[in-house]
Amino acid sequence: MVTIKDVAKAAGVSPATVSLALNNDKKVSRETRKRVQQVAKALNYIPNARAKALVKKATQIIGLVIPEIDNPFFAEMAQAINDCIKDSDYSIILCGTDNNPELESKYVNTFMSGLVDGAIFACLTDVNNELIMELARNYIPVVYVDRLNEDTQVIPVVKSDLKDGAYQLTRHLIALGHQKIAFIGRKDEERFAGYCQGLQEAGYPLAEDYVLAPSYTFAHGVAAGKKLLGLADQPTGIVCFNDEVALGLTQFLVKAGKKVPAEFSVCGIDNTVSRYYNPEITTIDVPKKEMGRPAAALLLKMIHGEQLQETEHFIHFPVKLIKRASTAPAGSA
Amino acid sequence: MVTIKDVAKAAGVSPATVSLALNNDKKVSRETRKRVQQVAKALNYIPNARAKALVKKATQIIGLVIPEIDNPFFAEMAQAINDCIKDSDYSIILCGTDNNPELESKYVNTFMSGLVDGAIFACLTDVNNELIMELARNYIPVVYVDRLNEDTQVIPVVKSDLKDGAYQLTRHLIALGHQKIAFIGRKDEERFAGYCQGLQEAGYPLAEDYVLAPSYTFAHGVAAGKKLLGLADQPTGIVCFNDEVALGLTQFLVKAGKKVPAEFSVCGIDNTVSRYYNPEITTIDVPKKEMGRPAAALLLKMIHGEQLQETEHFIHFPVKLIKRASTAPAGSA
DNA sequence: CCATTTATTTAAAACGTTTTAAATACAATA
DNA sequence: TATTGTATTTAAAACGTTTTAAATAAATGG
Repeated sequence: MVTIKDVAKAAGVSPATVSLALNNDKKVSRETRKRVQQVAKALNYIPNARAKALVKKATQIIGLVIPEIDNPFFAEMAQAINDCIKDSDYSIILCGTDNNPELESKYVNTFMSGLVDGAIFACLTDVNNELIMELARNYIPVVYVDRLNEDTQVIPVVKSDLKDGAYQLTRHLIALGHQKIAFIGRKDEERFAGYCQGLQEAGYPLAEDYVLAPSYTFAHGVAAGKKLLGLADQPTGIVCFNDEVALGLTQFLVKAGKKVPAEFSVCGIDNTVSRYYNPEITTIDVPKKEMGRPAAALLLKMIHGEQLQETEHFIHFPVKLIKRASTAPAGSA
Repeated sequence: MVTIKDVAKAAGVSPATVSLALNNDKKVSRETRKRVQQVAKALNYIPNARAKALVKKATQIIGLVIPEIDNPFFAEMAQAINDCIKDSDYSIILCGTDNNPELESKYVNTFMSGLVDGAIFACLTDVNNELIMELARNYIPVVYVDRLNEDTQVIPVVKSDLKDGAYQLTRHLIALGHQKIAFIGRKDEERFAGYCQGLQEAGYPLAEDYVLAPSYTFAHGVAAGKKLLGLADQPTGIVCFNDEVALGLTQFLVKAGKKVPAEFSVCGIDNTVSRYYNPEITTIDVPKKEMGRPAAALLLKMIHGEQLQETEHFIHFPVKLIKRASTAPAGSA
């Protein structure tokens, strides 16, 4: 391995001069700078990132923590963040937690050791919020994406209005004349709150039987479908946690001989794979790429020690209802 | 920031002892070990990863280079690799190249600086093969996934038989009576070779008009469909580069009033999103997770300096035809 | 031509660990 | 008691950079 000392010796200068020269510092004369650079290239010298990290107290790495890598929603967001980062000289450490809080906390601890210069946490539980708060307060800048946080001065938040999304879907189904509307998802999610609000405004009661969890995979959707068909009093409209669930559910219903949307109107959330199905599935578009960008930008800004604008501590994204073929007026069977 | 010296002072021992104690070295007495550990915990001491990396000449990070993060195929593979790695104390730096060889080479150079202890490169062009070979020879262990490499002694390869996949699909269509079969994909891909072999064995000619590129996104599939319908002599069977393309194509055809599979039989490759469509799309299953595991295992083995078995230098995975509803006998319209 | 400034170079410290080799303490043996 | 051996601790070097502060060289002004 060729080090800065080798270059120094070969160029007949001190290591300090080599360092300065390679960083194009004008303190070193034009000629020596050039010469050193040539020698370095000739020797195939590559500055050691580890040594640099130690002295600069920065690794040029940022951490990205997401629940599942193979989930179109997060994959798309990761891609967007990657796009923002790729022209800078930062790299991304990707941490998939599999929705496991312990694994998440393991990552947080790694981050505390100085492995990364900043981190983005996307929509997980809020189990480790305290720990992450400590990370943000004492170690490195942190940004949240679609994750709630009381103190946005310490951890800014980029957030889409998923509650409104579920609300819009519920209203949409109600407008179509559906009276019995189910929700597939957890109750501690804001999507559930939106669903409830929709029901409430229309004066519909919340039926326990109509709330099914857990729910974020295709398989969960299939399982929910099974339960649904087992009910004595079946719903005609269903709001799903996300597109994958909606797909699993729809495919199950269709295979079971049911008609979508004639007998069941199904909605997804997040606009990822919903357009892949036939009929295309009604959903809520969440601007993944548009959210990834400011998240990355904010984090870099913080890493560089710049002050955030007051408006940057909470960046809010509205969502949009996308009506497609999987929802139809009630009773069209 | 609390360093090892602070702990040493507080515990009344030397930094060396602290280091040994925290690494549970039996050279330091049971009592001091315990005491030091307590003091360290009390002071909230976290060993600095950057300093450690410098002296140990290892960062405990591995690089994973893939073309696109938001491509179900790679997302799934990344997830599998992540699963293998998560119990070790390694992290993954994810590099999405967007199929840009320059970006890829940028990552390779970063790797040469000692940022990672090893790297996995998944199916990209072979533009940078020389450079990566240098990386593998002089810097860190490297493993290829679905990427060809003449010297598997230096860079082991984990590979699925995609040529056979395309071949099987072509044979499948031929067996169904299709005589005019198109291919959507690039000619320099082995999938194309499989397609050609299939045609050839059946004595069918290769028609230039029937080969359409580029092709790896949903949009590409839509574009290909447009071109296809513009042909005077339209094919009845189509082999697509991957599932996303097949989906885009199918959806376009259906929207254009065509019947799938009655008028057009469509096949995907990689078994990702093909099952999401209705009709479910015939495809080739590629064992992504099964491939990710040995890739990760191999790399860790190499990083730890273990010798590979002769059979481990090239690990081959067969693929499987999955017949679904998007393919039917020719002339069933 | 000396005194000052300015430009250029460098020695040495620093970053925070691990590890080697030496020192010390302690116990056991003769 | 002296001797050898073993267990425990530590001083110091090492990892490969950057950076500070000092040294040197060159240039400017009087």
